[in-house]
Amino acid sequence: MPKRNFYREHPKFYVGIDCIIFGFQKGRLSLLLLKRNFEPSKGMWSLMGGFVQKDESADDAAKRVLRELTGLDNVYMEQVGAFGEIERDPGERVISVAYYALINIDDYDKELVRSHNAFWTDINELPELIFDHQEMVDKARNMMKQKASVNPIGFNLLPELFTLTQLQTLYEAIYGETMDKRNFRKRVATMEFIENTDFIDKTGSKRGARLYRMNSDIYRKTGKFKL
Amino acid sequence: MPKRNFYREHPKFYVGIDCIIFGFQKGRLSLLLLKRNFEPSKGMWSLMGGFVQKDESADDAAKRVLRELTGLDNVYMEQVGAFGEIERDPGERVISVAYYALINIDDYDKELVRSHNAFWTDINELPELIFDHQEMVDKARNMMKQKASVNPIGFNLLPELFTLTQLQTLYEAIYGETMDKRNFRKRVATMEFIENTDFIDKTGSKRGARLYRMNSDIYRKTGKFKL
DNA sequence: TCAAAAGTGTTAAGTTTACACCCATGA
DNA sequence: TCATGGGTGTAAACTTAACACTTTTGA
Repeated sequence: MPKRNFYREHPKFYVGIDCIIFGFQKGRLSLLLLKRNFEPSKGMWSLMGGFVQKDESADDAAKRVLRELTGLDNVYMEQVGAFGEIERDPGERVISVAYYALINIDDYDKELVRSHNAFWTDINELPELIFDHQEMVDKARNMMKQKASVNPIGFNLLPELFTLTQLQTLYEAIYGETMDKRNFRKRVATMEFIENTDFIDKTGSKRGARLYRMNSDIYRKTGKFKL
Repeated sequence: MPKRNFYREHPKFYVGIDCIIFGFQKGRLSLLLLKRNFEPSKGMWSLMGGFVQKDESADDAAKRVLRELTGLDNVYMEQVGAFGEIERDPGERVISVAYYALINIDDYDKELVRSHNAFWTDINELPELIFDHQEMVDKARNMMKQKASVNPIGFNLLPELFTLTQLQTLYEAIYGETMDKRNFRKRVATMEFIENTDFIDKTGSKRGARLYRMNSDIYRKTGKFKL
């Protein structure tokens, strides 16, 4: 279809992308943040970002930006929303769309991350962030918490095989509160799609802990999730 | 701060605004839709829309667009999200930010609405909408339902004084399911910020029904809401 | 042999659901 | 006087929360 300039009286804007990248490591929820080595605000901490290009949707731009940093494809991502304050970026007007991503922390391109000057930071001990990035993080964290309570998205933060203690520690980090071990395991036991395997993890204890796996096929058919 | 064109290698886009406007009337949840009398897609049904301008934030643009149609200010609005598919508007590339609004259906500028060729449509009997507007409506409806279950935003759809039957009918329309009258009233009774008044509404029945009011001050102090 | 994490059931409290009849009034 | 919507309580089912000890094994 030929372009007809229906809207030519209206202004155009840069459309940015910002990624809140969640990881889970040593029992703690972390974000992958970068120390900017370019202007504006060079030297400060920020989310990984980029700009929407002509040949890609906003969602695709977010996937690309995440891939540029981590080398990962096929990552669980959700849009957080558009951030459109006039002065949110003091350099130029940019309307930014934020996304959050859940990645398995064993499983990304460490060299790429290093070359971007990016580091994992405990979500409860974040440095000061540029622009409105803290606001994006807060909104993303709330959305993620809400979604994770009712959809099994948390498994994206774990290795394929995990112990129940790891799963519980993850949910404790997401909710920011501790849970009762027996009640937690009782709930897990009702969910058929959290299957046990014959493998034992010996790294976390002398006795060893049974490894479990999330079975998405069973979830799709029968799944009610609530943790 | 002087503009320095840090980002000049990146493309710019029109940024649209689309409003999902909820109203409640005769026991039914409705949307205010317009029949487009301009290109593209002239003659089809769409959401009320507009474009972000240079001197306004996205949120302010949404308020303006809503005001242009309804004459209303200070309306409860929430962002639904950014819609950024390349071909979502077949005329030109537009990245659109959708918002939903909850308005009291007695309380808007009918003349303005008529002049925009806009009409209330039962949310369960929507006509075919242009572009990705149905997707926006679906997402807005889910977000609104979720939010309304846990925050007293529904009162924005009612007159200041309302009967418990009106309140229940509203929530039944939001959830798309009927509720038990006694259980509903029991729950309302636990919420101190839903206060009864000395007024009686005689329009809905011969006997008359007590009118209630939402007290936001009490809600802010003590409020737990769940319907 | 002991420290450290894994694993395992029961009971009480609280919440949710189901359910049916009388009341007040205007037409 | 009767049709219409307004208003009211109780008991059973279910869900959630609290709680402590035994097992295994490597160091």
